[in-house]
Formats: sequence, structure tokens, C-alpha cells
Amino acid sequence: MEDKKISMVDIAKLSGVSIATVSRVLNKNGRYSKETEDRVLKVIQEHNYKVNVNAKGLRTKRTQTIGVIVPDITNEFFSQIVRAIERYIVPKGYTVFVCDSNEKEEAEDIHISSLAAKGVDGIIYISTRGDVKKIYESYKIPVVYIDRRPQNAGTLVISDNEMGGFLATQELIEKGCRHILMLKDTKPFSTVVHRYKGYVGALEKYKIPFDPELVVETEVSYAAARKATKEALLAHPEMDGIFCNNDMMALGALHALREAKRKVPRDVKLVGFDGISLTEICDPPMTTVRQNTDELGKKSVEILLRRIHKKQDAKFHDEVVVIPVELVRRKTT
Amino acid sequence: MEDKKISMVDIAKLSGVSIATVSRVLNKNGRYSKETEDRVLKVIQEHNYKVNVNAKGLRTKRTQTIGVIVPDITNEFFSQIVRAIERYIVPKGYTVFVCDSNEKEEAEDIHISSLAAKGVDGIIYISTRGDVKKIYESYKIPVVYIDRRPQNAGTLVISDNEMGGFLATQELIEKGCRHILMLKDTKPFSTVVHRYKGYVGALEKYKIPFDPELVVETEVSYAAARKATKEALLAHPEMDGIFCNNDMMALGALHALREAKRKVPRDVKLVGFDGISLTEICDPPMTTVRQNTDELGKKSVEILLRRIHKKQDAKFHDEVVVIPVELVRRKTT
DNA sequence: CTGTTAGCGCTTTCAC
DNA sequence: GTGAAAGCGCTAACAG
Repeated sequence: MEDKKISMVDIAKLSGVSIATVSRVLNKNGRYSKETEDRVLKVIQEHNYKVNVNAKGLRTKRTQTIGVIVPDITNEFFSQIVRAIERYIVPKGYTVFVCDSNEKEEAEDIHISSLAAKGVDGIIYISTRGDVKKIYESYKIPVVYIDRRPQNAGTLVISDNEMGGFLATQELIEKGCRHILMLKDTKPFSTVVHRYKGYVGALEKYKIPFDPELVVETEVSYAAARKATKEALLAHPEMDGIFCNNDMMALGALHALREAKRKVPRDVKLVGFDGISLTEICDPPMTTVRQNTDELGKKSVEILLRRIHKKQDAKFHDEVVVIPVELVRRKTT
Repeated sequence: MEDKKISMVDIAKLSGVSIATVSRVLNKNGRYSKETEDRVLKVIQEHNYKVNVNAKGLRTKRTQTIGVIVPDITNEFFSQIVRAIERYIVPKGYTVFVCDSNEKEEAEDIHISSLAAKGVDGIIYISTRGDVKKIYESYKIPVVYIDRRPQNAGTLVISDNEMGGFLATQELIEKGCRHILMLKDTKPFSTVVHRYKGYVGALEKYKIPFDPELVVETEVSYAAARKATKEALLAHPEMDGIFCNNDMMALGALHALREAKRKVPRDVKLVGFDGISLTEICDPPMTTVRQNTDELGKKSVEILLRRIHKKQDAKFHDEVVVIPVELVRRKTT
């Protein structure tokens, strides 16, 4: 029953050539005749032979494997990114280790260390940490940071969060809002900082006075946002617009508004961020800033692959790619 | 700069022992003194040495790696399962390849084949296909099927879908419904069939006449369900309850109901399936049958690990584990 | 307790 | 065009 796995020697014997030749046709390295090729290929086919990627990797120092580290795979925004990464890298023959860090630095460390041991060719990394210098140095693996920008991240692919914050706030202003609450993540991720900058920028541009009391920090969750909105509504009844750090929070805000009998968009207008599917199917459908997850994935794959193949070269110059975002107008503004 | 990766020989030299000894302390195989252990461990620490899992795998035929194949990683139900699998298997030293098949059989084939080439120790597989005999035979890799039950699947871990269908329908009946629509996936997955069986079973138990016209098949999406519900409402105005194949569909139904000015739960009651986060935060919060994704992940890991370690033995007996589901009563019933 | 050594399956010179 | 052989980093006898 347990017919041991077939290997290259078997293929070589079966087709009456040396294993070197088998290897050559497998890798299309030339230096074999057409007949040999056909014969070998046929045997391989018949026996459903698959190269042992471990052995190959041991020789070539390439594993055709990458790691992706995300903070929370159950968050649709991140799972969309994972899906996009797979869409572009699987056709190139890579398989991807997906590591969920649960927003914990320690978990990230464990994952990185085991990815390194597994000899991944590269890592795409959505980091929860503020500074990544250490990691970057200790393993000589190409890393592309995406979404968030930690200190010392070299190559990265991020959305134009500042523009997103600006567009969202501008939309609110143009629809008549003058007292705009920003619901902000407590964590100092670059994404958060940039969105906030965009918010401030828009206020300035339209000469709306900035009120620090209208910037409230809260945990990024539906429940926390709902609670925070409720409180803000009490403290600032004049509030007529809300820009949320993400869509889940925006939904929390929406429901707090409903609870407080404020009509949306009549009394208060609302904009979310990310563009997850929820925003289309909530009631009313929500205006949001959509991030281009497909492009985020595509670009990061592109760059990572380039770095993997240039690995010999002495130096890369770090690249920063910024992906445009898009305001999606729906019924909350 | 490109200081080549440090290997076991280096550690051996640095700590003045043979590589065999290093290997022993690394694998805690005993037969070394405490001092030796300390010394070696210290050197390993200092140089941040990591074993090369490829080389190790080449020798041991174990890669400490598993594959998980899911139909759609952006579906929260599946990403929750992935998360649960990681939660239980990462602490055991495994890393997981996550493969999104996009509900396509061909994609599954590609993934399986590349997982086999990568030498994964096992696979957890949510299959889109009706019959899996071929795969199971061609690679000698332990596979645990989960969620869906294809023909010829050996070992599997599934929710008690029939009970779920029964509980959902019973809830509707007990709350007074007599004309209950079932919105069913068009695809013949075991999950769908079992939920349907539960639905029929509950009708029988409560002596409610079964009306085949009240079973409508539709694609599993928000939009399709919304449309189907709208039409069903027209054709069967007497309808007073809906049991949906999943939560997303239930949300579609909910919105169709609102559009048709039917009050929920007053005029029509509604139950979903899966228990994704959406059901808590929609309006009104939805009654649903919750699947225990954590347990699904935990059990499948448990069984897979057991099979991996028993690999030598001539035979396994296939196991089928059924995880209980739970009715979560909220505001739509 | 410790070291020596033979491969695991593959790629890659180097000869022919 | 093709083959022989070295060796990637590691484990597991085997010998002491």
C-alpha cells in the first residue's frame, strides 16, 4: 500500500537516462534532444511525478514559497489583500504561508522566525509594530511592508491615506457639514496618522475651524465606535458629520446615530474607510473611501518578486509605492 | 554584507562539539550532558541560528507544514476557520499554507499538486467538488475534510447541519410561522442537503404541510437572495417565515422584506445560518444558527495531527466528527 | 555521553 | 547531448 514516493532516480531509470538529464528537462535547461525530452516527460506524466521542493530548495536556496503576515485574517480588508496576493503570486508557482498575528507583536516574531526557518523566499508584512529595524536585519529575507508603515520599513506599498482622509472630509464639508467628528484609532499606525492629516488638511482648505474636542480616539471596533459616537453626540450636539477610521467603526457610528434619533444623512452625515462589502449592504448604504486591495496585492507581489530575483545584487534602493484611493458616494452623505 | 546563513556545522565548530551533538540538543534527543547543552544553546542563541527546515524535511520526511484549502478566504465563515486552525496548530510548530480555491475545482487541483510538491505533512480541505476519490489516492498525504462532505471523503469534521436546519425551522414554527420559505443554495453540497433535511424534518414533526414551491434555490449571495425573496413574496404572499442557507442570504432576504414593507419579525420571521459578525450588527440583529468555527478548527487539527503521527501504521479507520450547532435567538424571530 | 558517516532528492560543474 | 559525482543542511544509525 505505502508505495514510497517516486523520485528523480526512478524517473531516470524508467526512461533510461541519467538523473542529470531528467533535471535538465524538468528545468528546461537545454542540452538534451527532443526525443529524450519527450520520453522523460512521458514517464513523468505517467507516474505523476512531482519534484521534491525541499530537496530542490536545499540546493538552490529557493523554496518558491512566501509568507504573508496579517493582523487579522477575519477582517475582510485583510482577507481581500491575502486573496489579491494569491491571485498574482500563485500563477508564478509560489505557495503562500498565511500568518495571522492577531495584532500581537510577539505572534509576529514567532511567525517571522518560523518563516525564516522554512526558508521562504520573501515576506509580505502588514506589521502591528512601530519599528521593524530588528527584524529586517536579523534575517536576510526580502520584505515588502504593506498597508501600514512602521519605522525603518524599507520597501512598502501603501494606500494614499492622507488623500483618503482629505476626500472623506471634503465630501462632508461640501455636503454642508461644519462640525465634523473624526473617530480615530488609538494606535499610532501610519494609516491612522495620515488619514487624520487629510482630515485636518481638508478643514484648513475650507477654512473650517479645527476643534480638538471633535477628534476622539477609540478602539477600532463596532461596539467601541458606537459607544464613542453616543458620547460625542451628547457632548457636541452641534455635530453634523462623522469621518471614521474604518467601515466597521462607521457602522457603529451609524447605529449610535439611529439610536439617538438623528437622521442620516439629513442631520448627520457619515463617511467610512476601506470599502468592505458591509458598506454596500448596510442601511443606508455607506459612503466610504475605498482602498484598492487588488492593486495593493498586485504591486506588493510585483516588487517582492523583483527583489527575490535580484537577490544577488549588492543593493536595492527602497521603493515606496502609493496606491490611489477612491471616494465611493452612497447614501450617508 | 551578505553574510551567508549560519548552519549547523558553524554552531558545532563554534561550540566545540560535533554536529551530531548539536542536532541532539536541538531535538532534545538526550544523550548529552547539561554543560554541553548549555554551551550549544548559548551559541545558537547568540547567532540567532535557525534550523533549515528544508534540509530537515529532506531527511525526516516531515516539513512541519500543512495546507488549508478554502473556497473563499474573504468569506468570514471560512476565515474564522482558518484562524482557528492556526490558533491550534501554530503552537505545535507548524506553519500553514492557505490556499484560496475561489470555489473552483481546477484551482483546487493546482493547489493540491503544489502542496504535495512542497511536501506538506497534511491537508485540511474544504472542498468544492462532489467527489474527491482521485485526489485522496494519488498523493499519500493525510487529508481531513471539513465543513462540506464530498463523496469518498474519508476523515471529516462537519457541523450538525441537519440539526441546524431543524432548530432554525422549529424556531420559526414555534414563533407562529406556518408558511416557511427555505432559501437554498443551488449547489448540492452536503451542508445544503443536510440543512434542507432538517427543515423538512421540523415541518413533519410539527405537522406543517410541506410545500415544494416554498423551497427556492438560488445562488449564495446577498443580491441573489434579495431578488429571490422579492419574487417569492409576490408568488406567495402568505409567506410568514424564511430560513436561509447562510447569513449573507438572510441579510438579502431581510432587505427584500423591508423593501416590500413587511415588518420583521411581526409579518415575517427570519433565520440565517453560520453566525458571522454581520448578524449581530445588522438591523434588526438576526436570529441565526451559529456554527462553532473554533471547534471545527480545533477538531480538524487534532485529527490531522494524530494521522500525521500515525502515518506509519497500515490503516486508519476514517472518523467522522460532528460538531453541534447552536440557535442564537435575536430580533428577527 | 560524543563523534563519524551515510544518505534524503535534487542541481550543477566538469568530463566525455 | 549526456553522465558521474559533489554537496546543499540535516538526522540517525553505528561505533566508541
